[in-house]
Amino acid sequence: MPKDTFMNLPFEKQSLILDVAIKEFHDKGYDLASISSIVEKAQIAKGSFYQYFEGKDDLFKHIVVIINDKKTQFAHPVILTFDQLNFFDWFKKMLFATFEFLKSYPVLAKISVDFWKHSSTHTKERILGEEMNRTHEFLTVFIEKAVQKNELRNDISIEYLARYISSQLAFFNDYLLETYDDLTLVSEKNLEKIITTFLSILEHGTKNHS
Amino acid sequence: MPKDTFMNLPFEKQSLILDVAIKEFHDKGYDLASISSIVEKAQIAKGSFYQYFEGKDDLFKHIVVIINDKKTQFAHPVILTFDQLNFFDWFKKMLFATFEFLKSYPVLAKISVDFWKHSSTHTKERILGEEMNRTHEFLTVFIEKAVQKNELRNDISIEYLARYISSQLAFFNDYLLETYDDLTLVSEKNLEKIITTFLSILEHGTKNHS
Amino acid sequence: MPKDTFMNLPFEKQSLILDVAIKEFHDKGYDLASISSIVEKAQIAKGSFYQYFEGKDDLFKHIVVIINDKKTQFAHPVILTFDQLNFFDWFKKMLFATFEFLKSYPVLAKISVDFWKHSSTHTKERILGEEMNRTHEFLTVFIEKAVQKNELRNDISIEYLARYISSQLAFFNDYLLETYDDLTLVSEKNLEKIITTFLSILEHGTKNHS
Amino acid sequence: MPKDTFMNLPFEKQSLILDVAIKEFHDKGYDLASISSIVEKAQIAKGSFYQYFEGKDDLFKHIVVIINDKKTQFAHPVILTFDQLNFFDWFKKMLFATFEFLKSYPVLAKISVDFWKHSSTHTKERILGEEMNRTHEFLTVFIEKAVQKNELRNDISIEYLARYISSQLAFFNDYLLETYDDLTLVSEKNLEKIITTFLSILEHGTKNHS
DNA sequence: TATGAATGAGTATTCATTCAT
DNA sequence: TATGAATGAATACTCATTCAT
Repeated sequence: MPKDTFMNLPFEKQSLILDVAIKEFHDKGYDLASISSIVEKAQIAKGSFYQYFEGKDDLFKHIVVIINDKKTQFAHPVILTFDQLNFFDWFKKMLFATFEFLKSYPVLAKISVDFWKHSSTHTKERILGEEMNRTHEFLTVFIEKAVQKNELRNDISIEYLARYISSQLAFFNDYLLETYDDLTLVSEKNLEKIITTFLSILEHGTKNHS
Repeated sequence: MPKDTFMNLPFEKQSLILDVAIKEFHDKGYDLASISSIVEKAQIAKGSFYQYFEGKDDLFKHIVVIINDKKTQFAHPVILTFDQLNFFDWFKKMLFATFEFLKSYPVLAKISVDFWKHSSTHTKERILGEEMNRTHEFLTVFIEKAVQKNELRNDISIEYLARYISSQLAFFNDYLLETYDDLTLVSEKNLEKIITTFLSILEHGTKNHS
Repeated sequence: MPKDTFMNLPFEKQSLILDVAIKEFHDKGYDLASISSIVEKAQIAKGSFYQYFEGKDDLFKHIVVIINDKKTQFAHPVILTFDQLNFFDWFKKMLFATFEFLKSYPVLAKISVDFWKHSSTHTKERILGEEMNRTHEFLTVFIEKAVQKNELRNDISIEYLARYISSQLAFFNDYLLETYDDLTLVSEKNLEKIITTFLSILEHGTKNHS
Repeated sequence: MPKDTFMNLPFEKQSLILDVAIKEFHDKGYDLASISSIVEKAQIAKGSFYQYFEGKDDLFKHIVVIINDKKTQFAHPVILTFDQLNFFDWFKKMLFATFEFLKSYPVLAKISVDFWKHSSTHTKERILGEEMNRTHEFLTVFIEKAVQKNELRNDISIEYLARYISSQLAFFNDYLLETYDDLTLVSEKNLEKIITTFLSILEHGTKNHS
């Protein structure tokens, strides 16, 4: 939650500051990212920074919120279709949406992934607060429904299923980010193939065969 | 690769220094771990430290090597049985071995997991160098054999399979470390159940059904 | 000496600003009191503050003037009775008036006492200017008269006597402020006893015995 | 309690650092004294300073200890004579000793007085710890004895007497420091006169007349 | 080889004040 | 007159590393 002073800034200045900050967090990770470096690159006075944000935590939190907003933009339309589709068809659409997000905001994706992976639970809670377990909780809800519809195995606890599928989603992220330097170069066909392979394993592993 | 001066130290002094360093990396993570803090706790002179190791990177790298050695101790006997077993039976034994490692060296495990998760690819490469992809490469060999024996699906590239199974192994690590504060308290029966569930998904997802 | 812009402000706004400032100086002392904190709490713009006052010094000086005004309110009626009373009887009334001031404005009293005690002579002079030695000068006049009336020892220089009695007044302040958290709880009887003791020492020490 | 690193420094370097620090605290008071300024003037690296002392508090505390040591040097021989003398004769010797201390270390005296006067009780306790109430407690002991010997009034509580006499001692300090720029210029005769006057008031005010 | 003092750039954050609107 | 964004020097303190002994 940046201060009003930041929100009142001309859009371009906000953008510049955020871009610089995002690059900093991306390059160095949360702990090593430096406010001094950010203000220098953004050409603003140190004092100004502290009139925009409460401090490092506040800035980072704001960026996390932005990331979540972007993600939501891609995921939201797909989420709405859940009731009309089989779980795995729906999940496939989620993967395409995820890909689109990664392609559009690879840097944001990396920040998110890095922070998520590293950082003590303590740090995460301090900075993210309730923002924390969103993805996981949201997935749990849908998985629960899918189990009830007999689309997912019911011999495994929902909690475990949710963790597994979350981890798979993270794997999907990682795989794409590490395999391709520039996701815009991934052809439609190639993407289709990757997703099919991914889903094939997931489906065999988790669908209800009874 | 510590310098000779370190290797020539009496075993107990080496041990002390490494124990202190391991605790530091465990508690604070790579970035925040402090050499000053380590030398103070280990009761050695700052200058001495730099006569033992090139610096922070070097020390950490050495610890990673130690971790890998410990892991290997547990994994080695199992690896030897590969030819006598079905891939999934063999993998099950690997999971038990992994569990034993985690139970015996939870602190080392956490360091490894944390560093692996966090840290830019760039940092990882700088510090780990060739130590980096060991697990992955080693798994690849066995997966390849299993595919040849028609125990694993052959409609998916070996490389992809290896990545998937690596990620699953990491998930297994995580799951155990995050779910249980003290792995010595996990009953034989409970462990069996966790591993069975885990394997069930993996097997359904990846075995050759033809 | 605040600027006209401040004096033209509606009374309530002036009050609010001064109350906040007084609290700040009371809580943190002169050096650590922060303008930023004051303007924030008083809900005025930073720029406005500098249109009301020259700066921190100016604001503090103004508060000192206010404090002196309050003190005078209590002391003035007593001062007028000087000619009708013996010096020590008169001084006793001054002590009661002092007590009433402390009881009514403990916060103002603390600011005054703290600043007076701390702060280099240099700082005091810079900030208080001529406001500085008022109490002392005013006491000197009355002491001089008392010496002429043979009520105070004449074997000690008037200047020294004035300093001594000033210091005793400060001691009286201190004693009350440090001994009691809330002066409104001091009973009439108790107060009488304190003042009597205090005066007894003073009188024995300074009255003309000849 | 400076660290060993400081104590191991050559005497002249220790002296230089302390002199600079003492001057800084003298000129600006505790709150405004700046470590940056000290290290710059003493020509040492910032990092070095923190290898000598824990921080600002630690440095200041050390200086307070030094001050107390110096004071004790002057007071100690006099204290020993207490049993052989009348209270007021003994106190007179204490005043002479006090004067010698002020003359020899006027800067140290000012630091002590300033800190003592200013600073919240909270700050004092944090920094001084048990060093705090020494003077006061020590005086109380002697006053108690003097009351038992019927040399001081017994119609006033010992606690109050101790506070009063403490404050008188502080007044004596102040008077000398503010009246004379250079105490080495005060003649023997003049000093005798000042002390006599001071004692005359004190004695009349507090001695047992019965 | 062992030591530990020296280094100075680095950190996040706060400050009183100015000035364009 | 009122505003509040901009400023940059200031603060205490930590860091990994070097180097003379």
